[in-house]
Amino acid sequence: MHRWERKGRMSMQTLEKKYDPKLVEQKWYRFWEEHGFFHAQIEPAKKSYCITIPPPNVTGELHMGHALQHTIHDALIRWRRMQGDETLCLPGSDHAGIPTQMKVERLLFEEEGKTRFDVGREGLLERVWAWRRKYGDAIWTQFRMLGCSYDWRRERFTLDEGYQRAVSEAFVRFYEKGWIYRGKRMVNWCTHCGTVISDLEVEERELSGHLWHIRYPGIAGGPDVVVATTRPETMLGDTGVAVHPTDKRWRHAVGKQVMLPLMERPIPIVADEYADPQMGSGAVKVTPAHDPNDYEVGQRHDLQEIQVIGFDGKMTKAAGDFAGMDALACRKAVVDALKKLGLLERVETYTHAVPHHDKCGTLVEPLPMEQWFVRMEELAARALPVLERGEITYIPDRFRQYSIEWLHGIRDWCISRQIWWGHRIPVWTCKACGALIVRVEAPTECPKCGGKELEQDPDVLDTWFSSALWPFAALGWPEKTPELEYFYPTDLMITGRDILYLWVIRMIVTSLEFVGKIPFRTVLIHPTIQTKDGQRMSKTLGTGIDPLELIERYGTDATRYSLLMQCGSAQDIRFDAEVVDNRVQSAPAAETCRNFCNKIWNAARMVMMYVPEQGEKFSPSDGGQATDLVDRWMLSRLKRIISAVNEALESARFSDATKALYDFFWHDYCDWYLEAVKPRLSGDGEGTGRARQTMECVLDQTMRLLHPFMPFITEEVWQKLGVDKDAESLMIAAWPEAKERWIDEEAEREMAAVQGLVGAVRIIRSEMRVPPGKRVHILIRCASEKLLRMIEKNRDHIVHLSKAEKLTVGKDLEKPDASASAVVGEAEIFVPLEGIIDVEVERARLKKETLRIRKALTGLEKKLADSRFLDNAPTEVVKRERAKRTDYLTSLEKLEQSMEML
RNA sequence: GGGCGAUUAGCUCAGUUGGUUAGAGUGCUGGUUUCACAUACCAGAGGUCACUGGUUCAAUUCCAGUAUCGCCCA
Repeated sequence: MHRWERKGRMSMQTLEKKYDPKLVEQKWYRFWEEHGFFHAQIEPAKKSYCITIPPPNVTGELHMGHALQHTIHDALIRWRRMQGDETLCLPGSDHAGIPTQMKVERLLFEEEGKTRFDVGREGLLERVWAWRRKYGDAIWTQFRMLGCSYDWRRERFTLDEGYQRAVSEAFVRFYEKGWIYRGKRMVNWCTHCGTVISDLEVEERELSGHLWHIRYPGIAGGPDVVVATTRPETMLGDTGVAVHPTDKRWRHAVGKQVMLPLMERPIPIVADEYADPQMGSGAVKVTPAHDPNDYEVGQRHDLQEIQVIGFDGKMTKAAGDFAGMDALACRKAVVDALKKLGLLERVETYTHAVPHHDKCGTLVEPLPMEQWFVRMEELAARALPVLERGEITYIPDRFRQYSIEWLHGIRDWCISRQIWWGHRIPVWTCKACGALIVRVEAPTECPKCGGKELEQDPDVLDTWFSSALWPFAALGWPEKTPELEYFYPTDLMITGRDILYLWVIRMIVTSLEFVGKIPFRTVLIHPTIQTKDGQRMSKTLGTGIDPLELIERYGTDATRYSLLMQCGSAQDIRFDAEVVDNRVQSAPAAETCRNFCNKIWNAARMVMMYVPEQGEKFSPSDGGQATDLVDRWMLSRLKRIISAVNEALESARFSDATKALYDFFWHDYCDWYLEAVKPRLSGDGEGTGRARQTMECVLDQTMRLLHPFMPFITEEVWQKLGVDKDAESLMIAAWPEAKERWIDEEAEREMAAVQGLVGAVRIIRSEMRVPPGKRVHILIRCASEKLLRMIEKNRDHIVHLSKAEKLTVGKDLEKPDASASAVVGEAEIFVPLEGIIDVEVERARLKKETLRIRKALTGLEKKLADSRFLDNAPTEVVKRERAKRTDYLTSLEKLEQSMEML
């Protein structure tokens, strides 16, 4: 009977005044994991939702890009899970061949003074595995701190036994189709890493250098030729000079020879369209062994390839006197030598793009070599229509366009690497007969001659070759696993734009080939995080932020929320924080969200103070029965926020979702609703019960809505609230439903009017320096019966929210002496302030308001006097403008009256 | 050289089919220790919507060009 008599379940002592994330985060993460909430089952009756996360590499540490990317992953997966989908978010890592081997080799040298050749292949691999066992899991601990609800029981690694088999299988199938071949091509060689790399791992850097113009003397009466180069050392390997076939200046020179200086080698002048008549003399030196374009020219004219720079970056024997020199030192030597001979015509400063290895920053040397390649023509042809038809949704769509363009210009993919850490190429050569054997399982004898001496190709595959299989190989391919059956195609791939070509397209291509399906339905390209000034976030520059530092300082929830709040439609996020030497000095963005957490915490404290644990619970579907304006309004707002969050998440607009929730909770719920409801909370009447129930219901629903973004505080509050014991955890509780009938436009209109009136009184109080504790008399004069009834009905709310002692309402009220006034729509507000009012301040206030309206009115009148506006604008617009004019005029009239009466 | 993104308050950003007195957070100013919260509450100041043209009755919004910053491709 007296169900509200009991005080709330919480006394102020039991819930701390400030929210401390450290006390709850680890606790709940352990709880979730121990209860197996992250683990996906295969339940064909339910809709599946699957993400295979982009595998971070094993050398990785959490950076801001990861923090954003995985906050997004987790938010979406938690949202879908609460919606009732069977969700699988599968974590894993890739072996990152080159960087990992580099790291371990460096350690080996530092600790033992040895190179990889000293310890041998087996020795090195042992050390890499040991290193991985020691450090490889660091990033997972960090992901757990971030709150990621990933299915750790299904974690994969690209060098797992099963995954290795998938990679070999893919290689063999491609090979058998004739799409993998070994051939000599111009490739990118990294002299530091000692391996070839693919085009995509080459980063062009603009460097200022020089352009040297060199004279090659003619032979047998032929003309001298002046060529220009940015790399004079390569001239030692020149085997020709090219001119454009239509270039009149050189027409008679074609077929003649020049003498290559320093090497004293006669080389031919050939006609080739590659030469640009506009550039310099129109003649260009040809070094087939050291430049991709020259290589093509050389092929066309059957020019010799002379490699003068070796795989170690030093000049080869073919460089004659310069052999053994470092390439850069050689450049200087060659220039000096040419100068002495008087063959250096001139030198210009010149800015040009120079290829570097993106992993180690070393200059990349283009060299013709035997390597393994994947033929891309057929694969691209298959993927193109899929992209063009939009079978995979890209967010934003422009990345689909880029992918299409890239596929149109695609070149064969060099997949062999001269390192040891990775998937060894499954190709064996028979020593007896020389046959090539390409097998998933290591063969024991040659199928052709029965020879037992087989030698496996020493190279390993590009890491991206194995990563390209990720979505399906991680689910068990080539086995026909239930996981593959149930979860494939996956739903979403979230990644940064840096690996769009490197990885995303390759996954599509391989999936279409091996599974016959697209790998994922949607690709989401998230923004890149930059510093506050739009610079690259980089540890070496000292501009990096360690996300763990943010988590330590502000809590995981605040860190996640601040990332999402800044995650809008632009392609970059300038993360709002001051950073010096990689240390965060201040991070207003995260601080705002920490304050938000505290706000949530305190709102929850208030609710729990007033709402007993056992009591009649309010189902959100009861909303239709609410009678009090603020209850009706609150439920209507709740319905709108649910829809807004759903819509925003459907289209991956994270800042919209988080900002809307922030405003809703802070302003609608805390500032207005909880304030308005305070007077009703004590007592045991119907109104009290309704208020308590509504307050609790909205808190519960909001915790659900916020949970994908801030999992920890919402779980803590929700558990303490204990409203829905159907679920053991908020993370598997039901996602709020937005019932149409909760929308109550009348309540929203009325509430807006109440807020307007209260706001006007607050302005008066503030400007007139009325002490905040002082109650005032408020008079409202208005001609509209309807408005009068509305005010009368909500008298208590207005009195409470504007701190009035008395509210007088009427049609023909007289403005009291010494009162401040304001105009709000149809209503006039008077606040008698005998002894407080400063007439000059009040006059200035009214004057300012008058001027503001006059200004707006002037523009409006001009518009309404213009026949072109009246003729062309839609009638609704004209009507609206006319109505505005009337409003302005009445407001002005009222304001002027008030001023006169002062 | 080609393509793309950005340019709105001191700072970080919203602004959804052209019509608002251009918004939020943070910072700044004034007031408040009121029984959820000073990590709070109430109020205030602050903008030639990068620039130049064009389309339109009307442009922050559409079009073209310019400038600056960033990204991608060659």
